[in-house]
Amino acid sequence: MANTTANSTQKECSAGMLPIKDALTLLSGKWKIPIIMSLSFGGKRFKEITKEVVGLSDKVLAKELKELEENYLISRTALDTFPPTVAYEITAHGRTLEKVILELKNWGLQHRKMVTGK
Amino acid sequence: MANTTANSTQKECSAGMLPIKDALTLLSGKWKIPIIMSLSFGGKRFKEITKEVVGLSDKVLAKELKELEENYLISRTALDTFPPTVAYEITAHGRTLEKVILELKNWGLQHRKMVTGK
DNA sequence: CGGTATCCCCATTGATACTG
DNA sequence: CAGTATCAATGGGGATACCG
Repeated sequence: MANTTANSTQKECSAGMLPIKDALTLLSGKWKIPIIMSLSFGGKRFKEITKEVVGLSDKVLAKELKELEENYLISRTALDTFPPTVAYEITAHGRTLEKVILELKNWGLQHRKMVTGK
Repeated sequence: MANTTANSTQKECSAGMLPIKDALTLLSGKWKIPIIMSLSFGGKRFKEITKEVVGLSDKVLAKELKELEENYLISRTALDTFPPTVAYEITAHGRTLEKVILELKNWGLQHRKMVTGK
């Protein structure tokens, strides 16, 4: 039962941590947010994403897109053309990330000012 | 001005990405935000953090604390006692992360509902 | 207690080649 | 074009031991 020590901390922390761990597990890493941002300006094809997100390889992009799709953040639509055309778009759920990304951006700006000595 | 083409996308994207990349580079990974959250409830000692943040090893904690300190997010105070006592605290700048963390938490909750089928 | 040093492993990445 | 297959290399993380 109760932890008698410095424990409301313990409790509140583990309780509050869950959704944050979820979010972190999914979004952490160098590429997912850049990919989502790239798509948030408009749907794109595979190759277009690799061009916009500098340093991102085909293999990694394929893996990231798969994870993002499995998590309902983007949609994938393959057209039966030749050569193949595949359109990636952000979903409504993906758009709910915009607030998070905005906060991240604001904080990044603030942090940069702090580090560079204002 | 009508940037109706994909060019504006390119420009806006790389411009807006910078602070986000900064933030991501610093905060990405499994541990930094959990550590900051743990400290946001009150200053703690090394061992106390390892107890609160489940799964975090000594080696990794030492590395993470170093990075957080270098980025002015936490402060480290060593007391000259035996056995040694070291107090870690969140800084004012570290507290500016609270909004980001809150958004992350809200989003994590929302995402979990979505994935578990509401 | 608060770490560092060392070894070791395996997961992620890069490079390259290939296919529908 | 939109990926997959394969191989090799790198390094981050666990386990353990040790030190001030």
